[in-house]
Amino acid sequence: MKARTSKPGGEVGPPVAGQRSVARRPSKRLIGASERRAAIVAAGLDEFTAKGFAATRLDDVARRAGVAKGTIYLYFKDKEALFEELVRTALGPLVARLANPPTGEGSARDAVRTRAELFVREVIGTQRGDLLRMVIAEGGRFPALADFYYREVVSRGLAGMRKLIEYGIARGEIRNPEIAAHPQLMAAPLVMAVIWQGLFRTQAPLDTAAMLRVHLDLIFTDGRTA
Amino acid sequence: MKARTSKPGGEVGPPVAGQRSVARRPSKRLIGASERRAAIVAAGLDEFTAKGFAATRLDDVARRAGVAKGTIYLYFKDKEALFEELVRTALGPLVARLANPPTGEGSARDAVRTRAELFVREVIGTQRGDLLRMVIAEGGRFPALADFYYREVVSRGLAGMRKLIEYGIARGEIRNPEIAAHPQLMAAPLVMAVIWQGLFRTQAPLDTAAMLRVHLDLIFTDGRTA
Amino acid sequence: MKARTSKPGGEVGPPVAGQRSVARRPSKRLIGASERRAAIVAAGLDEFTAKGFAATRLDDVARRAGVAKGTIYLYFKDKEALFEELVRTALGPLVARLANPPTGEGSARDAVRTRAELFVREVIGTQRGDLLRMVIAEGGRFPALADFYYREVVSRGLAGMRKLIEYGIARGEIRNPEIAAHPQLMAAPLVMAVIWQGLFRTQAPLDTAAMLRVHLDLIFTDGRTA
Amino acid sequence: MKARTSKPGGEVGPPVAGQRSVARRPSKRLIGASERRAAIVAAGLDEFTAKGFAATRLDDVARRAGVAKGTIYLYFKDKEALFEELVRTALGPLVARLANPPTGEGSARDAVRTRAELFVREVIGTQRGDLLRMVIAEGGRFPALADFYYREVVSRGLAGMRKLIEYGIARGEIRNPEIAAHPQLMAAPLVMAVIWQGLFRTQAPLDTAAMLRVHLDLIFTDGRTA
DNA sequence: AATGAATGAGCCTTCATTCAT
DNA sequence: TATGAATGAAGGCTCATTCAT
Repeated sequence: MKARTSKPGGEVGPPVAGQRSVARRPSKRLIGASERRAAIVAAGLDEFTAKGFAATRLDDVARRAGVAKGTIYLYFKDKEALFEELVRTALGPLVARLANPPTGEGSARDAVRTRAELFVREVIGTQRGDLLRMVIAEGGRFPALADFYYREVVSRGLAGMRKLIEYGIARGEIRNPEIAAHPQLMAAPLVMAVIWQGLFRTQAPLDTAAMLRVHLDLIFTDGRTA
Repeated sequence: MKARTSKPGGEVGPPVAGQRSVARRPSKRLIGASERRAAIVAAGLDEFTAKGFAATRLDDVARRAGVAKGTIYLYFKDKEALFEELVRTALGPLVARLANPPTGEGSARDAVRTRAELFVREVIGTQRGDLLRMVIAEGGRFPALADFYYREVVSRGLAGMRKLIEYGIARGEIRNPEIAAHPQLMAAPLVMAVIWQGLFRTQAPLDTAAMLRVHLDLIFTDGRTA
Repeated sequence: MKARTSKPGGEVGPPVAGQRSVARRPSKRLIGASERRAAIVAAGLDEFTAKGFAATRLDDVARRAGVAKGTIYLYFKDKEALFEELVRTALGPLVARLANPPTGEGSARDAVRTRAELFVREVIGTQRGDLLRMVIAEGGRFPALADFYYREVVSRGLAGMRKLIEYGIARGEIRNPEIAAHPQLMAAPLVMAVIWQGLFRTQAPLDTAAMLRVHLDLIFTDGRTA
Repeated sequence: MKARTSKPGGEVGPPVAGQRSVARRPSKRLIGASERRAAIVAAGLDEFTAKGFAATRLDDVARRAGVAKGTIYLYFKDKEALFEELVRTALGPLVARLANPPTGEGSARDAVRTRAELFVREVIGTQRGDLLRMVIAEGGRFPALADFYYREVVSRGLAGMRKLIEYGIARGEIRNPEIAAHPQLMAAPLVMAVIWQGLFRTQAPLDTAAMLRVHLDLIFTDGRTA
């Protein structure tokens, strides 16, 4: 068992590649402070998801971001602050979209399916998925992070889900109304898929779409629209 | 975000009590090599689940196991080997029980329910749950571990689950036979529960039992037996 | 042993007040280069005496002086140059007063006593005392500073002292004329007092005035005038 | 002003030179734990007195002691603990000798002179003198150190001095009994000499012996014995 | 002249691993 | 087999100094 260290991927954030040319001052003031900050966050996302929190060296983050090590500390108090920011940045906007109020027209099933597909597209198998897996594991040791994550991501996501379920119940689409008390059941296959693809993609790739269709069939009375 | 470091719990593994007594040589040759090895694994389980892979110090593992630091290297090649062994030891036997062939008498729902309850009892909220969360996160970085985990734990667990589903289909208990192609759907709420209790227990404890009942109601036609 | 970092005092140097106001540009061109330089020196005095040479951060000096960090380098080659200048500025003028030629009228004892009292007032327990202690310790590692200090401060101070002693011998006030060869003996209790108050003020405050009276009594034949 | 960094001297502690030979395991267990500890303290004394507290690198201490950097941490909690220990070790035994009860026979002047000569021989111009100068300067920033130093060194030394003075008064040797209230006056020229030789040795060496003779003449009525 | 963002060398401390005993 | 002292590489963070603006 030898630890794998890097990974080609990197869907989130600007490429930032090309830094580290021989000329000592390649860009410097060509980019503003916020771009620089974004480059650090993007590099951090790459490194943290590839190596985990403890094994990530800020040296590598700096190199990947094309800045000096000390520069990181101009923008973030320490390694943990960078990690937190990164979770916020990478997952926050997505959750906002997932927690969108139900559109009001169309079926609840379609609304759920649309959101699930967004999740599949934007999270499963991407760095965001890796990050989510990181939070799952490290969260227990960083109560502040778990707190933040619950407040900003989970509770909002679940609230949105519950709204959708109630909407579906009102429309008579939901087979068993008791699920309204357990919106986690609606999300569970998505979490399962994130984990599966992160760990067992190579051993046994998961047909996420098919699985989700069956999942929706279990919950909704009529899948004609899917 | 300050890292939390220890945790009182510890349901899994042999007691290992008595270590750390004042007398420096508490037992020595009173215990054989395999007991010694077991003590190290048990201590490793405590430490790894409490602090994570990187933050665990072999010094602490040794102290907790009541052996010298160097002794660990007599039994394990390195830190990673100990971690692998520990996953094997802590989760292997459990999987064997979960993957038991269906008993042949009684309903499939009961069989699933029984196994789920075993999982809830033995994993969720215990060190095994913490370990499972660790594997979820670190697995991506330890391909050998992910491999092993897939072979020894996941594929066997899923095979058992599939058997149960087919048994249920044969008995006409299953609402939607398509679930046979996605046994992950059966397990997803359990995974979700492990994660939830590990991370958000304090913010919003989950009524696992209630959730599982609804879950079974979604899948099985008749819950009268539950 | 935890390092103490700041200290309220600050008798020496221009006020430098008003800096650190909320408005980012408090004065700028309202003050000339020499005022700016003086502000830096004054801030340096505060910081160096409070934290020592190595522990002083130029960042803090700059902030306290109300200038940008880079500005310091417009006036001083580096940290050491600032420290040297500061010693020159803070102790030079005082020495000039201490080394004043004997007034010609009045007793030698009174002249010594007057100068000692000046020293007590202006040095002991003040920032100048802290600075003197710094020089005592760091001097060995900064030969140029020790040189300067010897030339500008010590040799001149001792020469003045010797003059006073000879004046006293001529007037028959001195008990033992051999002290003329060792003017350091005259100053030794003052040095002792600076050190004592700097280190042991809290444990056992020193009655400097009483000690000095006895000291003079040992050297001068008649203390009636004191 | 360029900082001088090393210094050939080194009166205290075993030489410890010669370590770092090409062979990877030159001695190791040839020396015991306490010798190793002593070597670290001795190396620390060299380095701290040569460079000051902050500028001393534990890397250099380790190299000079012939051990690995990490080894220092087996014996001392951190840099400060090493420094404290070093002060204790280097100055403690000396103080014990200086604070010896007066012998009971012979003149007080002789007793003082003997102790002063011991101080001159063992402190002035040696590493112990450098260390003393360090304490003088850093003490203000390390209250715990100043505390320790006052308790272990200064108060004991002064108490011994006071005893001697009272012994001298009883024998009628002391010119001015008021000095009993200010034993610091007795020690002041010694402190002065330590500082002088540490800083101005090269500019103007001090004839310490001559100065001390005059000092004693000022205090004692009869110097015939000196 | 003045700024302050950026740099990167440097250092204390930790800890997995080794090995003489 | 067991020990635990010793090792030394590694990494987070600081801060004097530089330089584009």
